[in-house]
Amino acid sequence: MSKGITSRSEDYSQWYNDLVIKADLAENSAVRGCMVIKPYGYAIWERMQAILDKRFKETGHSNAYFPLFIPKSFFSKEASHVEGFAKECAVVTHYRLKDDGTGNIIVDEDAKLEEELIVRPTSETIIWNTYRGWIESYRDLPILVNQWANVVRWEMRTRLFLRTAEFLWQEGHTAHATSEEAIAETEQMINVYAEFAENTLAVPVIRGRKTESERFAGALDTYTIEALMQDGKALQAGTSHFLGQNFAKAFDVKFTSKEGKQEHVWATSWGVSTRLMGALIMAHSDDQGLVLPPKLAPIQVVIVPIFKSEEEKANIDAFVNSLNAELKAQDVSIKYDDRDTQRPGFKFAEWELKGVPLRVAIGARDMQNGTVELARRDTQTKETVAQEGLGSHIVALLDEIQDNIFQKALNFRDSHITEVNSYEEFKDVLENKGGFVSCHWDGTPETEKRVKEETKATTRCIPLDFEEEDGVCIFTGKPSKKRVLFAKSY
RNA sequence: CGGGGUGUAGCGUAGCCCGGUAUCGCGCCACAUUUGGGAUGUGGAGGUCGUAGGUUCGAAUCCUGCCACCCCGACCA
Repeated sequence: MSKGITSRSEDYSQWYNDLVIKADLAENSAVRGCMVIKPYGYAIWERMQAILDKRFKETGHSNAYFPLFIPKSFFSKEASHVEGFAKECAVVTHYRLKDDGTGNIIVDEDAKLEEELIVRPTSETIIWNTYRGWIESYRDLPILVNQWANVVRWEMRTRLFLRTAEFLWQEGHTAHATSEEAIAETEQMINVYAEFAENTLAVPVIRGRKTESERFAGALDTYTIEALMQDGKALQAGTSHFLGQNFAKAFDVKFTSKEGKQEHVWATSWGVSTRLMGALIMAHSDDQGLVLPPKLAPIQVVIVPIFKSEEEKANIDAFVNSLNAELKAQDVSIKYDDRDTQRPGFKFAEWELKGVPLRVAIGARDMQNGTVELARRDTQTKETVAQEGLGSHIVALLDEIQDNIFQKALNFRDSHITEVNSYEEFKDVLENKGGFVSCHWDGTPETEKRVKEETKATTRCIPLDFEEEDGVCIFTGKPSKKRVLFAKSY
């Protein structure tokens, strides 16, 4: 059994890998750096998809799908973009295999592609190439499209959920007539992400803007939500980019304005990925396994019967059926674990490992007393409550659990944002406490680079809610107008 | 891609230095007894040691290549 993060913070990754495997969420596949997401893990991703997708639709977006393969030449069109991705792409060069005569399957050299295809690391290029044909007039704008897809980035170093070679995500790509509108879209979507992270995942996040050196390749401005994991490292959980007219210019996407002028379109892109599952796991899990917030949990309530005879079982079944009906009517998802192949204690431990928020145990004794045993995953506490009114009690309790999980993570996060005014303090906090460090910085990439080399910490963001204040850069002593957050990150 | 480490049954491991076809635990199967926190007993099945070569009478063990994973670095959602 894994020991948990508090006792093994230095060995966090191993613990994390143990946990996700033991909680049956995912495993490494036979393909380098890729993962198999197992059914229970995928169910969690599906919940994320469903909730996010609903928000995208509510904010006026539609889903579409673009090709997996992107002609290599598309990458030559936006210089800074290719610079950011060229190093880590999978490239398709041939389209046929053949038998070499001895039973070995080899690549048929005669089937070489004239132009290589890139497996998308992100879809800006192929989408903007397509948008050129969709946009002629201001009447065609805005285009508000999202894509659910997989992408591939040939990372040198991979990590389950956090940085796999292939990952699942959604990428929104919008086109607008004005800069203002595009910026508003960028901000709207980072807020959608932040609300999702906090309200659904119960992971508190800091909304902010990336510094120039941390920006997305090809973006003019990158908004981010930054979460804090229990080991004191920060995790970028979602980004929303204002792309200006860079892609419109690169792919020649123009429209005729109301005034009859030809203008380049303004763009945004935004995305979250299966990395969110990593954030979820690392933000809430404890030594007993996963802790899922009720709003996200594929199974919110598990019911475990405890019985010796068939009569007792039938008795419990009848009660569970009525409880089931009551809870389903209130959109509570329930699992009645009446397997007779496992004992109750085993089931308790297993569902705890999987993070099910609430467990109801009912035995013959309960049936006599008109009670059940309720166990909360988040606090690990148990109480015996009356069967009467159980449905509404559970609904209320699920809300309470959701709040509690968030509050716990928020307290941890807030107690790990440390304001410092000297480089000595800065290093001390990073080394001994972890978390975010708020300090003045002269705004130059050179200083960021130096700090990273010396401390491994990078700027995570300039929080949107930070006020301007006069100060001096703690590294160079140059004047600064605003604080920024540094942290070690994944 | 550079440095370090690992790869033995579904999982976790011993054996490797000092070559002689593999240890233990969990899990799995059968039966019995059990069932309010990961049951117990008895019996049983399952591996040829990541992979391809080499050395040797003989390789899990020694040597080389390759692959994968983990850690550190560079890179990144």
